[in-house]
This record gives sequence, C-alpha cells and structure tokens, in this order.
Amino acid sequence: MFTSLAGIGAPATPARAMLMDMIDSAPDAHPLIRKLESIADLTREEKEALLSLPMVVKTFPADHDIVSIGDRTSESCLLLDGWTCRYKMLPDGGRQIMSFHIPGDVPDFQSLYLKTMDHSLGTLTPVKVALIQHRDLQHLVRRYEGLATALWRDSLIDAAIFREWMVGIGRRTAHERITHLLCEMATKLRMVQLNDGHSYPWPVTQQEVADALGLTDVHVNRVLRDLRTSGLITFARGWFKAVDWEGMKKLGQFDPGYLHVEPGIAA
Amino acid sequence: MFTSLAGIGAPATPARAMLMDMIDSAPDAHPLIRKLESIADLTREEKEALLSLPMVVKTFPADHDIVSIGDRTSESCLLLDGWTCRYKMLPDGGRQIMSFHIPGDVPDFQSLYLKTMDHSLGTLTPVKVALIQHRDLQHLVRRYEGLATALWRDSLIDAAIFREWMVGIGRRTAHERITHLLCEMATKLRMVQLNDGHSYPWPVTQQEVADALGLTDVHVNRVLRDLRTSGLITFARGWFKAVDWEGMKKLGQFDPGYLHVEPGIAA
DNA sequence: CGCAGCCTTGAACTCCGTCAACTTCCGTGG
DNA sequence: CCACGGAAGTTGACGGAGTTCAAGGCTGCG
Repeated sequence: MFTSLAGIGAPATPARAMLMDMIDSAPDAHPLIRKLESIADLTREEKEALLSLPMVVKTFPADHDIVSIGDRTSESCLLLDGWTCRYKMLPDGGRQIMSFHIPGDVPDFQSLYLKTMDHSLGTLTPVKVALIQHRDLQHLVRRYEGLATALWRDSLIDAAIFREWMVGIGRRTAHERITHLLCEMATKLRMVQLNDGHSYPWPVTQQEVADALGLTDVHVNRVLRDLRTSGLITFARGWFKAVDWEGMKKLGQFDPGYLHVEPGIAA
Repeated sequence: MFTSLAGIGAPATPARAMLMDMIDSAPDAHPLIRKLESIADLTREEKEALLSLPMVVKTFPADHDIVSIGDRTSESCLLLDGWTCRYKMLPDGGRQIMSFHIPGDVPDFQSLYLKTMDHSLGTLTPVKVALIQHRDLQHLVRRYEGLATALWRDSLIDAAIFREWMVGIGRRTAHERITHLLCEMATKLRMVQLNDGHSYPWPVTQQEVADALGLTDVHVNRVLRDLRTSGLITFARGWFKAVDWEGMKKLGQFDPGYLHVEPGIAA
C-alpha cells in the first residue's frame, strides 16, 4: 500500500522518491500520521488512507513565502522538514508572527475551507513540504470520519494555541513570554519526537522571536541574556537547551493543557 | 417542522416556548441559521435539520461563568441573546479576554472535539442560551456535509479573528487597537443583522475592553476620550455610534477580509 | 436616596522601544 | 587557509507609550 503514494498523475521527482523511502522504511515516520496520533486515535485503515494520499514534494529556501496573503490556492502543504511561520505585515513595516510550525504540521490547512488567505505563510529555514490537493483532502474527510475528527481537532488546537499566545502578548512580561514560548516549542517538538530530552534545534532569530511576541529584537536579546545568566537555559550554535525545565515552566506559567495532547505523551 | 424543536425529551420551559415562537414567526430569525448563512450556503434540508435540533434554553445573569476552565461538558451552547466572552485568568489576578460573542455564535463549539475546556466562557450581560447535546451535534455533522463544512468554516474564522487580535495586541497602538475592535464588532453585528447602520448596543465595560486588548481600564478611558473629541465616535447610555466610519477603518487599519464574510454581506 | 459599579482625571513611574555603535559568527571566494 | 562581507547578536543611553496609584464624580437600581 505504501507504493500507492505514487499517487494519481504525480510526477516522480527525486524528492518524491525520498519521501517514499522514508515512509517505506518506517510507516509511523510519516510526519502527518505521527502528528495526528499525538492528538487522536487513528485506525489502521485511516493510516493507510493517509499513506496513499497523493502528494507532491517541493522545497523552498529560507525567508520565502510558501503562500501569501490574498492567495487563493487549491492545495494545502504538509511540512516535512524545516520550520515555517504564519505572519501579517503592518502598514508601518512591522510584522506579527502568529505561529511557528514544525514537521507534521499542515500550516495552511484552513485554505481548504477559507478560500482566500488572510495571512502569509513563510519559511524560517529551508523547508521541504508535501503538497496535497484540496479535492484529495476533501475526499479523505468525507470518507474517514476519524480523520475528519482528528483534523478538526487539530485546527481547534491551533486556535487554542492562538488564544494562549494572546494571553502572553496581552498580559505577560517579556521574560514570561519568551520562557513560555520556549516551553511550548519544546513540548510540540517532543509530541512529534523531534527533540532529545530538553535540548532541541532553534533556527529562529531573535528578530523573529520579537515579531512573534510583540517585542523588539533588542529587548529579546536582553531577556535571553537574563535567562542565560540566571541558569535557566543555554544556547549554542542553533541549539537550545532547557537547563532548568521546572524553573522555566514556573517562570513562563507554562501549563500544557491548551495543547490537548493525548494522555501519556505530554511532558 | 418548526415544532419539532420540542425535541427529544426536552422539558417545555417558558424560555423554550419563547424560542419556538421566535422561530415560528420567522424561520430565518433562528440565530444559528442567520449566523451560518452569513458565512456559507445552506440547503433547505440543512436549515430544517438545524431547526429540528433538540435544544434546551437556559438563562444566566451578567458576570457569570457558563463554562469554566477545566470543565468537561457534553453539550455546547448557542447564544440566543446577550453578549459573552472567552477569557483566562493569570496568577497575578490579571485577565485576558480572547473573544467577544453575540447572538448566533456557538462560543464553546470546540468542546465537541476538545473535551477539557482550556479557558472559561463568561457572560458580559444577562444572556439566554440554547444548550445542544454533543451527540446531536455529532449526528448533524455526520449526516449533513454542508453543515459540517459551515461549522468547520466557522471555527476556522474564529481562529482567524484570534490571529487578527494577536496582530492588534502585539503591534498596534492603543488607539488603533480600540478602533479596530469597534469596527470588528460593528461588522459582526451587521452580519447577523443586529445593528442599525453604524449604531449599536455596547454592553462592554472599559475594564473588559482593557482585558481584551492588553491595556488598563485607565488607558482605555483616555483613548476613548481622544476618539470622542476627535469626532470619530460617540457613546451614550450603552449605545455606541460610529460617527466617522471611514476614519475609523483607516485609524484602526480595519480590513474585514479576515472575517471571511459571504460576498455581499460585508460593509 | 443611598450605594455600588463604572467612568474620569491627574501625577509619578517603568518596562520596553528607539537609536546607534560595535562584535561575533559563518558562508563564500580568492 | 585566510580575508572578506553580510546577517545576527550584543550593549549603552535615552525617550515614550502605557501603567500605577490615588482621588473624585456620575448614574442607575433597589
């Protein structure tokens, strides 16, 4: 069944072959299955349906729009490798980043039901995505109730994360906000088994953190220094380490309930 | 078919009779139909299915939780009358309001798929809600694809509004934020035909506006004074009036695209 | 008619922003 | 292998939007 990934009329690019190899060698390595299984139960049939979903793999360089505000697309993208973010620009040149995305996310899933993009989706690093036609997604959702539920659940969790960010931006201090974000990303990475203990890659610049949290890059820099000197965290060449996880959770007021992780996966 | 609202085993309270009267006299006055028709097309069959959905009407006083953070419920509520808000409290006693809701909204729809509430739902005014059992909603979504799409669309628009609020809280000045909120509520009320031109009820205290926008009540007061003296708006005994709608849209950077209204309904 | 909740205003303060300079890091090409 | 250049990180001095604290004032309801 895995080979059905060859899909309907999808060209056999080298990138496609890579994805197929990845999945053939370990079915649960399919990023979307891993993601959805962290928030819902899937039947064997549903997992097979996901594996046989026609996909075209595409790559983008860093700092590049995958989809831009105002676009009307007929496909959504599953993030296979790299980080992306959703953002909006302001008239004065300012930017608000509204979410960060890691492999397994489908950051523009909403375009299936909201035809016009109300924000942009950009890359933070070079990324590899799998494009899925809306008609194929629609078919999947119609045919498999459990998948519809899992995807709906996922989009509702997305909204829950937005709400939590609103709390941070609206009411938390810069120290609390930044610490909270670090806790959240650590947890999300652990959910899809992309971090080792409390150490993980951090490809996000301080400017990008600032744009996500409603701060300036200068202030983010000062706060990170504080967090380092107080022994909570360390940074080294693109890697982040939570030295004092309990201290971080406390300072950041981090309670992972809003991530609605399946019991047993949460930290 | 309208009388089928009597539903399965639902007690015939006086409030129920009021709802039935309302709907018998004008089917499109059903708040949920009106709301969903503003964002999606519904077939006659789907509207009938909504009308025959078993509902129990309940009232709450102002400043009261309908559902609290941590609750696990087996029903969602359709707001029939009054305003509500979603919010979270912070350790220091601060509060972040994450959305305002008006008649036609189903503010805790998400509890259908996310069993534990990650925030509270409270009343701003005395409200009347119609409680809908999750099993009935689930049945509806399974049976009528158009309704499933409309409801999914609605929850994605919810998320889009969160994103827009993040932009405001994160990057806009207090004047811009407050003006934007006023524009948004005016548009949402117009979508369900609850305002007359650019004048509408405003039952929200300045403290609540502050909690929604990440400000203090004192500062909200000062900004509202500025907006009044500059001739953009007026307030009088619980009623708000947009004196200079174009000026407000410009100052608040208000572009209603993120509300994804059906063409022809937007301002 | 009294009181409680909400609105209003002033004065002092502070967290974070702005501006500007400098350093470190790292990929590229000579 | 090193020199170069641009992007990202770092630090200091200063300023301002919004907060905090405090004291009234209005108004609608029991």
